[in-house]
Amino acid sequence: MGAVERRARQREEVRSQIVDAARDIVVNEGYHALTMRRIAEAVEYSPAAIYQYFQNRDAIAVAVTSEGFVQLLHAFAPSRSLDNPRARLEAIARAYVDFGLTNPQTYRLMFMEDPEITRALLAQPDRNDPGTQAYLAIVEPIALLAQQGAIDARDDASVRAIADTLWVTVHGIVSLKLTCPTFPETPVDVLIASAMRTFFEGILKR
Amino acid sequence: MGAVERRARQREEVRSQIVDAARDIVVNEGYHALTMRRIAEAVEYSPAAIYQYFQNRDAIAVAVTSEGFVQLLHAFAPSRSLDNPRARLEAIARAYVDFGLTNPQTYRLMFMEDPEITRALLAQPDRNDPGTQAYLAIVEPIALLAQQGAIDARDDASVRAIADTLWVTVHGIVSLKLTCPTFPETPVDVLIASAMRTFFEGILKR
DNA sequence: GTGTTTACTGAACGCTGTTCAGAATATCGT
DNA sequence: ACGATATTCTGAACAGCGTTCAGTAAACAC
Repeated sequence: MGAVERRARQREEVRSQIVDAARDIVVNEGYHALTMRRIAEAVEYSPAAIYQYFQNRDAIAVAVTSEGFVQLLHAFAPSRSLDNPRARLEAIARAYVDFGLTNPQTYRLMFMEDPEITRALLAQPDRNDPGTQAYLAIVEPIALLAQQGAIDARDDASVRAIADTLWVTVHGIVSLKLTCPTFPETPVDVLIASAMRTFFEGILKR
Repeated sequence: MGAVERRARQREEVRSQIVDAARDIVVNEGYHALTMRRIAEAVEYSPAAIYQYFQNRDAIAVAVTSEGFVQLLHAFAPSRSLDNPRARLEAIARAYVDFGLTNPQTYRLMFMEDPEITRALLAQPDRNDPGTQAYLAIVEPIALLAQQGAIDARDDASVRAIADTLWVTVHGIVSLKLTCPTFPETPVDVLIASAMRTFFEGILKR
């Protein structure tokens, strides 16, 4: 038999063609340029045909964004292999900012464009999704530092509070630089250096 | 005579009616709900008539956003009167987060929605606009602390770098909480307390 | 009151997301 | 191989969007 299998495979193939086309449009022209007709043209279908593969445009945007979280986790990989937890944490933070600035449109989709899109990918209780994995990559070195007594964090909530503090900092750098690259006149490398220095001076016991 | 004056006054009156209607729509339903037809309906004009008062929809959005920066500066007022520069700085930072969280749609328009809108209001060399004034309100206490020798900042750029570091932190808190209120599980009051503590521990000499 | 400038409207254009009846295609049972 | 059935795709349409423009209504100047 296998005909039903092949159909399922072809379906998946078209689905990923659609997502690929959507990603190209978003990356090159921004989310506002992501229209069903543009996608349909790229994959050589009629606009209506797309609805056989995705419920609506939002679902396609979510699929593109989902890939973004995978990419982010991927961008963390080299940093995660560093032995020293402090160096590891700083490298991850810098990789985060780097990812956001080199993938502005994807980052906007992940964290700025539409709360519904972000919620669809981060609000799930599943702890195995790439977004949560990326978050845990930040938590891990902090938990280790706390365990080593290098920072003050009695319980799990305190560790997460520090992780979230770092997260909002790096997210703030990316987010602000993406919306107004010129106004905070401090160059991004100086800004991140200042933020890293302040953060570690702030949390490390001495 | 005075007829030309009265006409100018009436024009200004209609303009502010349009901006008021636009602000209501944005605040209550979000930027996506801000359509020319909705605005026209609110001010009881035909959609085309609006174009006699604003060049296009973006110009109206900019006007609404501009009011947002005035409101932000206003929200800083009580904090700015505090004598102690450290207390003043922290109060301003907390007022910033408070403003963002209590005016989510306005804040989105100011710093997240469309880079063009933000740029139109912040990228001007004029140092008297409310946005820059609000920024200078953050810079001032830091400059004073540097002058007092409480923090390390030799030159003006270093002072601004520290100001920008604080700014990205509070912006990060607001921005992240607005797009995903649930995921960083740390409650916002705990998060800002952690961020403030880390920031001041990080910059204050001891 | 007449002429002229200003304010406004209705209709239209080309977009948008989405729906749906019907046509085309592929699969299945015999 | 062929008719029946399930699936896939299209064209046309709907309502709404920002914006433009010819033409009407109103206010002004003289």
